[in-house]
Amino acid sequence: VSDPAKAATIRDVARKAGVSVATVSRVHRGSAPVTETTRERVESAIAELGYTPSHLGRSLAERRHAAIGIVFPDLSGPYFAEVIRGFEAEATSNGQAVLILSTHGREAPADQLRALGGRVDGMLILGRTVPDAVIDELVTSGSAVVLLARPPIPSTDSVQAENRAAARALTQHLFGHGRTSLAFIGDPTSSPDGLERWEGFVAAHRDAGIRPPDRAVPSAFREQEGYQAAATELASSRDATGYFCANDEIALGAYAAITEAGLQVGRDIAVTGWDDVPVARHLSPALTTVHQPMYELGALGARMLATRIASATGSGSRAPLHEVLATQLVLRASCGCGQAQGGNAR
Amino acid sequence: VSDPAKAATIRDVARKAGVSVATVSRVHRGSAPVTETTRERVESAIAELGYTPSHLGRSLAERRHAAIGIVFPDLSGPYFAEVIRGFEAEATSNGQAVLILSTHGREAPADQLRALGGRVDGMLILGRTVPDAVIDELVTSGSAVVLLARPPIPSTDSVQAENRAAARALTQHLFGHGRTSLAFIGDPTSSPDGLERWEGFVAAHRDAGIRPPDRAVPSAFREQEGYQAAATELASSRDATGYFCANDEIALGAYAAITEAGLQVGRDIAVTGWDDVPVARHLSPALTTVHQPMYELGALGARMLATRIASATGSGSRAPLHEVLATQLVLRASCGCGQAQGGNAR
DNA sequence: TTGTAAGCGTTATCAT
DNA sequence: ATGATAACGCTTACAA
Repeated sequence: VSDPAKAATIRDVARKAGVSVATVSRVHRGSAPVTETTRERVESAIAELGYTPSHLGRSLAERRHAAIGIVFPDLSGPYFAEVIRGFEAEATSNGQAVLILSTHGREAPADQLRALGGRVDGMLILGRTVPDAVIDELVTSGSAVVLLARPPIPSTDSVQAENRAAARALTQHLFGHGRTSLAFIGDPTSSPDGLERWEGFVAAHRDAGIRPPDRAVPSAFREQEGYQAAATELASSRDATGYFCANDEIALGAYAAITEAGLQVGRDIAVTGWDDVPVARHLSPALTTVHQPMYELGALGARMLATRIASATGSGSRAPLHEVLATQLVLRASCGCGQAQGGNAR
Repeated sequence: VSDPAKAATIRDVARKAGVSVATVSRVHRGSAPVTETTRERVESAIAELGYTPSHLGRSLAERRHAAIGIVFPDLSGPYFAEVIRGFEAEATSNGQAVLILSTHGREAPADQLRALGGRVDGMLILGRTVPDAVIDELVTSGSAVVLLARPPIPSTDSVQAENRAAARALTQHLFGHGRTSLAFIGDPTSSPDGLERWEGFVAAHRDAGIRPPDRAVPSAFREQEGYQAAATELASSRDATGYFCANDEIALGAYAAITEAGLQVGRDIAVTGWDDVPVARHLSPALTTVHQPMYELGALGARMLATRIASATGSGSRAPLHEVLATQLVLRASCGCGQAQGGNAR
């Protein structure tokens, strides 16, 4: 009471209530039967002292953190924010604290990961933020790990959204508008999602007997980079009449570059995005894109993590689970839909 | 070694190296001189066992968490993502782990805050997510607290961006375009930022001898709500020729409502936003708004927190600091700039 | 039903 | 320079 910064401990409560610390613990967590009268004594002592059990003491004794972490490359743009939102909501409603770690575009140093691993019961790892070797190390060291938007590895769970089939369908849709000379703007090498979208894009070309471009026009998942890439493409000798952008932000940059070049999106050059961020429908022309369930990806990741943590504690661990969530084409105007010709597939 | 999930402890290392745990600790953190030969023995034992000190054990002994938290109402929209981004970057580079807690629009239950308080050395609290009484409780219980985008309280530090003067200037600018009948779309009661913007809006009316609207058209800081509010306003008997929106997302919704009503933003109805989110410049017409340094707010919050934590540990705590960061008008087209008349202030 | 005491994994204070 | 050992705050056998 003298030092306001010093919180009451379980021993203070025990002393005040005239019982042992074990009894206080039992009352506080209802782990074993206690006489009504002692319960009352203890409870009023707890109330008077404003006792809150120390998280550290408890975790140390119980050998668990009641916390989970999420590792992501970057927090700019709506995609990661939405995934984290789902993750946080699910974790919190599950009574778990949430730690975040951004790798700021690069791969996370192994010791940052280890440090996080020492503070949580498990973590959700997004994309290509962590080398496989480090993931294996984490798993063997006892952390539960779930992978998100990443190719699965055998040793643990994963969640992702479908990419290839949707990319193929979207590409076919562009062909249906008579757009057979397409550019892919994005970076298949830096992101597993980007790679799968590129693969679907190429597959559609094969299906249709159309020669795909040799390679993607490289761009990070950001508007500024998309603008640059589109400007480069416009200045090139290639005569692409449609830009398949690896996400909506890149598409947004492409809009700007195309408009600046005095051309019109949807008429002169078709543009498509990916993610279906809120603003997509408000652009003019409205952006054709692919909807993926970002919030749900994060929430499901948290649930799978909870399950894996529980099974790790119990009898031997479950077989790894690999979930793939559905995505959906959202046809608006930027692909050419609603234009004069309005054509349907080849 | 037999159970892969069981990490080596400091005692394992001590045994292997044939020294005491104290010596291992000294070697590991360089806190006291150690003979070269024993250092080597210990270091190789550490390496062989892959020893990493337990965060829990260390925190319990050192009575600190090396972690800070951030409490925010919601993670949708670019504003909070950006603030968190700055906070995380600063904290991580400072060697601190980052815990997040979203209150999901409501006020955070006191026990969630207490739980967070038990896991961190301090926290950044955004807006009106926590009742003042709970903040006081946290401060007295020894947590360092910094307030962000909230009116300061005497007992601790705060950071915010300037609102009133910018809102007044923006309103005056609209008057200069001949827009003297304005609506304020936003909710001054739910957010301190919103309130200050409203106050600046009203002050500009007083300055100009123009009667301000009795009250704001209520809208949460979301596009959907902005759309609804703008639609309501359009359907009303009021004849506002300009909408002062409390943030960019509301403005985005207003764009949609105005366009649907067959009117043209910037010509028929002027619209302004707040925040200067990336998409603002890509709308047509480009959105006139107020730029505020969101990333820097978060980063500065983290720095102030670090300072306050350090001073709490040292000799008696520093006097509370209250920072106000500058904001900046960004005049684009939606206010009427670039239109035929292009007029200047009254 | 309740108490005693042994962990949980560190750091830090004493001795030596 | 090094080793015992007492904290740090809790949970949980094991006894009574």
